[in-house]
Amino acid sequence: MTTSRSHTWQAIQERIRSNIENRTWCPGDLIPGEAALAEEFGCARTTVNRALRELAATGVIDRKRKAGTRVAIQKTRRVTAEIPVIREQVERNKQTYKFSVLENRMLQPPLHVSKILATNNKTKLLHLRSVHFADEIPFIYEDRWINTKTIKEVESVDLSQTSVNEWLVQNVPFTNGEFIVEASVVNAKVARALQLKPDESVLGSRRTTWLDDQSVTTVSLYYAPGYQMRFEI
Amino acid sequence: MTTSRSHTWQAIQERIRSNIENRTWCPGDLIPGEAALAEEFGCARTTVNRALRELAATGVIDRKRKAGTRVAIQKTRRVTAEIPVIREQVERNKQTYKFSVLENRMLQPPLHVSKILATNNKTKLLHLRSVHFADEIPFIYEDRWINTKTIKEVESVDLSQTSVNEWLVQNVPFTNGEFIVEASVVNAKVARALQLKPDESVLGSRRTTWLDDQSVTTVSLYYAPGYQMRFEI
DNA sequence: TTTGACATTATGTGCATGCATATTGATAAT
DNA sequence: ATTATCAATATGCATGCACATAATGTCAAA
Repeated sequence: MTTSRSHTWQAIQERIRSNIENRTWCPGDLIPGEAALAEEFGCARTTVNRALRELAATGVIDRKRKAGTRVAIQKTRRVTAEIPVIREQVERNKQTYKFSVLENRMLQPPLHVSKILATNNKTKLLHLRSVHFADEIPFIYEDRWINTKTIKEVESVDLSQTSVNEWLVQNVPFTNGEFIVEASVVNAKVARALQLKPDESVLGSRRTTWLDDQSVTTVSLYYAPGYQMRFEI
Repeated sequence: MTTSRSHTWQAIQERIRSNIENRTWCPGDLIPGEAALAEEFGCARTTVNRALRELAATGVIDRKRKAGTRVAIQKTRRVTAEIPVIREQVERNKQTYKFSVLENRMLQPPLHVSKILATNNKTKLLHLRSVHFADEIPFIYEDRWINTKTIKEVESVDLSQTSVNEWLVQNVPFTNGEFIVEASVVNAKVARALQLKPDESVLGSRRTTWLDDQSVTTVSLYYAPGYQMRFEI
């Protein structure tokens, strides 16, 4: 029984999308109004609205009240990726995961860190450095600062047992953040931990997260050579 | 007139979201059903549904028919970024943009390229290499292969005038793609173009796009040292 | 104990309707 | 010619209702 009636909002969306993909409606074109489409497809305006709304959300079309709906002129492309918990990333690869903590203490942060986290630079923060291994091979070097003003509970967690990464992911909500990727020249500590030549450069990322207007944590990761970060378009 | 009645779907969504953020409902918890929430908030079930549906779409909650709605246990975090047209990226920075084409011809591709684009490796493809400048400083090196089987029109475009990048963005739709970021050791050609020492490593990306099951283009970009790629969380 | 049929239930969707709101373009006032 | 005003219009939203669909637990049969 191929139930799927032909006027579900998905079906309507598909018909609209194909009108765009086969260039019946070209980028920049004004497409018919909701009421007209509803009549053409033999469904309610609500249904057309749902289809169009979701297309607008994914950037296929642009909508403006009164002005109507236009096929989007795609200037930019949105890419997305899931940042996995490192342990799961390794285990999905059927490798054994291990991590070791190199440092775990309250420390007065360097100026650039207190600036990133918008804290007073005399306030001590929790500093954690650790190395993640895949099959005993150092894989990612992690350098993290946690704003203990925002996250008070973290001081009572045994971070030699649980990875902070995982503890934070499962326990600390955040509202927004940024993620920066660059090629980083590694310093001596990182080079030693990842068994690299000094001054070699690797893929590095810095992720900073916020809970409303309070900073939560900033973490720099340095990935061993060969690491690829993958996004979907 | 602050019209905004308190039972728009956005308002409902906000109330639900804050119940999650302030830990009234914790990760993994089952939250009340749509009907119950509708009664609690004094609105229609449809409105609650809309609010919950959009929260589910952004990954804040997980929904399953009959099973109910749970606060998501965030295993992964989604990051997104807009990939801009290079020229606009430079001009937004109030720098002057220039690009020069180093190569532009039909060529039999190396094996790894024909593999990526899923073409016969004896089929010639359009190969383009160019350098993008910001204020006369080389900024990005671009190495692109275009599947002329999929994109026939490209052969009639004057690519010394328009950047392929822009031409493709504005003229060729695609349905999906991947975007890979890594630290790349540059070869001699790239090093010379970006005025780097040979064997230096920089941020590199490879983007491959598809129109249904036909490959469109694959482009490798090498960014001059210091370049940061930024994502929102 | 296991299996399978079935009622139950929570979410998912379509529709008609009425109203809200933003924007435009025309018209009138300056 | 310029500006203010206003009606027309396309999208946006809230609601009540009915029915669809998926998953679950129950209960009976094997």
